[in-house]
Amino acid sequence: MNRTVQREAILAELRASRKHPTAEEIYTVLRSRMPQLSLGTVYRNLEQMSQAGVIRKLETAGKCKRFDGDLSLHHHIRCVECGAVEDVEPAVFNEVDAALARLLPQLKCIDYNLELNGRCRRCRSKGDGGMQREN
Amino acid sequence: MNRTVQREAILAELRASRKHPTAEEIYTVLRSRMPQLSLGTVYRNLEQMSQAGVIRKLETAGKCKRFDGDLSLHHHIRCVECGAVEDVEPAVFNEVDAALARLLPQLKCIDYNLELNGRCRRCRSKGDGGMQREN
DNA sequence: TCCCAATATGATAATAATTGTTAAAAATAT
DNA sequence: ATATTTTTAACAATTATTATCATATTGGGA
Repeated sequence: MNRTVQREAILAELRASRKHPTAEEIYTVLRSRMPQLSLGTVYRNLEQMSQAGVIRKLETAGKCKRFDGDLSLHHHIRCVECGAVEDVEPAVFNEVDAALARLLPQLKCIDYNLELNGRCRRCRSKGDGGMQREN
Repeated sequence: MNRTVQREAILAELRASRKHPTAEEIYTVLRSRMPQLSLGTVYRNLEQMSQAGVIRKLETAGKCKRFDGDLSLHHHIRCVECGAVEDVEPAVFNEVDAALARLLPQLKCIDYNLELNGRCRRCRSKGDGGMQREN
């Protein structure tokens, strides 16, 4: 994998963002600076870098794939309404992670991926509360 | 079967409800936050998911079919090498699921999704034994 | 430094999957 | 039977992603 300005820019942008951007989002941001950048290049590089383990591809629902430049163990919560993906405070999952850590070798697994579905603060506050159940 | 927002929303709604809702009922609830959702999409996805064994179609009397999302809540392992997906004995996850169940309300979540990554028996036996991840 | 093979890019076409809409069909009720 | 409700089918439009390919860029050796 050679060093190219496009690849470096894509990686930098991904790391600078906290919002787990899609290829399209990265493309849009970079384009203002690199007008001749091609969307295909963004897709190609995100794929390559996630193959190489430099970044992480999130297995999130929704039409678009999302990427994460933070490789440390942490989990995500995805808003079922607006599709935004946020990190969850890792400490919350201490218990879960411990249990899973015990399971991994037994199941011959390398790693795992946990995604929670809910409604983000923004959508909850502005919304009608349609998802909450009372019964 | 890709993960689409509609499909996930339908599944989440089904799981959040304890009343074995009909397609129409799910449609009505979801519509408040997804106004452009189509009833055909709800039918289509309920059918697909029950075919895939993700949910269950109930054989009850009455004019409308009812669906149950309480099925298993099982997790699976995906082989990073060949892409095959296997189910894992649900009991294995008792501890993990219990911990997550406690977390869900606290995090205002409705559902979660756990995917383990490893190499399946076949790939392990024929492979080099190395544990590279290839995503 | 210049040259060259390997690799990457940009532009565009091709692919694949799903959706919303609408109409048809099946099932149920009147 | 007819009318009404529930379900499926057909289909065009949309869209994210991948593939193609001619050109350009990269890194390494002479």
